[in-house]
Amino acid sequence: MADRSTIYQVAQRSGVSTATVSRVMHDGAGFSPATRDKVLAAATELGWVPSGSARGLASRRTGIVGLLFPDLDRSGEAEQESPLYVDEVIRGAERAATAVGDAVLIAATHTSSGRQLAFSVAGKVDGLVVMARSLSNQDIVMLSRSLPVVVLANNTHRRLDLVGADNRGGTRGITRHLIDVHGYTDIVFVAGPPRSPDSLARFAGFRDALGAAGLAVPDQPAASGGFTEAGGERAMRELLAGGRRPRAVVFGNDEMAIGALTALRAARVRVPGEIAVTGFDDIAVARHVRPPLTTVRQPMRELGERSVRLLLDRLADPDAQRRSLILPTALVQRRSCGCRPHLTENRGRTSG
Amino acid sequence: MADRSTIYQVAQRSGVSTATVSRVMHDGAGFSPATRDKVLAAATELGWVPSGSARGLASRRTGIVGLLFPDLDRSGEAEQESPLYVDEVIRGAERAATAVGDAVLIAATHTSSGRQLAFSVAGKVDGLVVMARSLSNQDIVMLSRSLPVVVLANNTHRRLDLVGADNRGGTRGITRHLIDVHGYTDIVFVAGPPRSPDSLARFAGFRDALGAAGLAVPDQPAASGGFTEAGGERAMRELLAGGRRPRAVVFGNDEMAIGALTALRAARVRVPGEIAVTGFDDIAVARHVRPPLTTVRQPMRELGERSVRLLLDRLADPDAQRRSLILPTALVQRRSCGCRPHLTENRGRTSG
DNA sequence: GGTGGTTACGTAAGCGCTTAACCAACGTAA
DNA sequence: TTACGTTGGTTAAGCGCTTACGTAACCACC
Repeated sequence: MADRSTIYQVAQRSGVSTATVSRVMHDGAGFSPATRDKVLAAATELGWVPSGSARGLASRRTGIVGLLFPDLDRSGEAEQESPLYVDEVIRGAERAATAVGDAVLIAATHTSSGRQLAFSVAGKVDGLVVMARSLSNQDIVMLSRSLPVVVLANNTHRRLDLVGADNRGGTRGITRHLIDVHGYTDIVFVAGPPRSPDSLARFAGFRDALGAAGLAVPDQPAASGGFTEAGGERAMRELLAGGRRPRAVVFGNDEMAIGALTALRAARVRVPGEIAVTGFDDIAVARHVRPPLTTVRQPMRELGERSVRLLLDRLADPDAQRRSLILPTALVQRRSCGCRPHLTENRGRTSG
Repeated sequence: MADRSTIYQVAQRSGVSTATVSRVMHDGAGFSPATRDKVLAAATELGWVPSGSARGLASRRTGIVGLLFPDLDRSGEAEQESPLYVDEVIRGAERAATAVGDAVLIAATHTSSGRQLAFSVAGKVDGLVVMARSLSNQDIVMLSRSLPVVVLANNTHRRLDLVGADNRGGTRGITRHLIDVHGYTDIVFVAGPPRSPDSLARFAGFRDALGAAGLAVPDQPAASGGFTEAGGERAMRELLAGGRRPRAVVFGNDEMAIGALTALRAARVRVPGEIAVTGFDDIAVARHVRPPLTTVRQPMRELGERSVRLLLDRLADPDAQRRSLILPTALVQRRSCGCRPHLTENRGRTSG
């Protein structure tokens, strides 16, 4: 691996100045076709890979957008963001960035060094998408002093661009489904991580539905856990151990609901016969578990895409008005709620 | 959002030179505690985020490793890398990079602009991990002229650092299991994308096992498709339509096998009673499908981790000898092959 | 009181690009 | 003829850091 060659070498080899090389590389105007060919030839012969650092320094634009999310490593502690959710967001972000020729820098703010990492990342990018709970609100504000920041799934900022899903409406809808369609009245909610804005909004939607139906509205979730299978399994066991068996359980997300199915199977409780179960997200596994999981589809990939697009818009026009984007969700009826869809239904068809 | 502040402002505000500021930021030596405090105070007051571009240009190190993978967007065409596999690799890479304070730049080389994107990314990073089929071998070699490249799951390079899983051994093992433990003799292989090195190696392992058992060794896979559910479903339908029903089908990966389960259910063929099915990868869904999928666990996350670590080693010592790392796989016995594990077995226990 | 070593800085030269400003040569119109 | 665009370039000044090198101040030791 030889040293990287530079624009000077390319310029020399093609007999023009570096300015001309630069123009050719940017498809600008102001050079003849012959010159263009010479430059391109020299560049490929030398295997020139223009330095992003130099380019970024000179042009004040790195062509990189950063994505910060909470600990995507699921080994270890329990209180984590659902990895599957994060993966989809990353994919969406990557897609939107690539569409305009940018790349995505990802960093999980695990461990205590997360803050430091975040600042390091901030220096390397044109703008940042920050997922909920990957950084303190204070740090987010601090960073937003020096570069554009879009906040994902965290509605606690009044001055920053925001993207999120309609958690409240989605959970309200699925809860209403349990009440109106199936006639359940004894329904409880199992929350995710305590400070997750997503989880809080979903609980609010749950309360909305109960209230609207004239049922008793609880102050607190019946149980809670990390947004993980293990968390859901444990919460479900606690619920069962608590004696009082609800007729239906609305979980904060799919992974928890899937963990709960494991606990229920172990306890030989039939789903949905004795207890109905629902999730949130519609991750890939949801339609494969037994019974297939009724859930709320959240456009995870689109969340990633929209965040990046919002960021790019902001970059293009720093003075534009702040925007707040709430994406709609969709009820996905499968069997865990008591519905009996067609045989093909577990292949991912939606309704509602 | 004000303009970013610079090292000059920090230097001025704290009454020292930029050299001293730089030293303080790097935890170097050569300054008094009092100076250190002054600098740090000035930096936080200004909300200074050091420019990664300037840093990279001056120090010739960006603190970024790039990860190139094939089209991670699954909408659209059929011939794609399994997204779940990619996600795990990304996660592993992110983890290894973060451990040393680096960040990961990801880019999918979808569409025709992939080449250009790859070169753009190459300019922004210290080194590159290139997954199989994300870039032509020629381009890989070209890039490796100007920066360190580790190749992931593509054993066709003789001069580059390599990381891969033991595809051949893994498939040999699972095929032998079908023969030795279950006594099947009529077994076929369904391949993934035609030019996937992974798929080719797996077919080779399949042939190994048949040969070793004295069975007829096929020249070609019985069918093939993208590494996707849709691909597997279609391939299975073709197989069934073909009239001759094998007793067992070894699929190139889990997603294909899962797609096949759908096709088999639709055709009312019992698994494993009439046809046994196996996969490769052990993705999260594998243990949730019915019947739970017997498969070969591939340490996907570790592949990502190891690739990045190899890259970092190479960065630290450019003249070190080239290394080639083949990670072991493990047979995961579940029910789709005909095994009758304990009730808990579908929670992910392994053996073999 | 000179010599040498250490500590704690400052000075300034780049790193490899972009881009504003300038310019020569060549029509082309008045 | 002169004036004036246009085309196709060049020159050179940064962009915001790092770091080799220089140096002042201080101490230690014969």
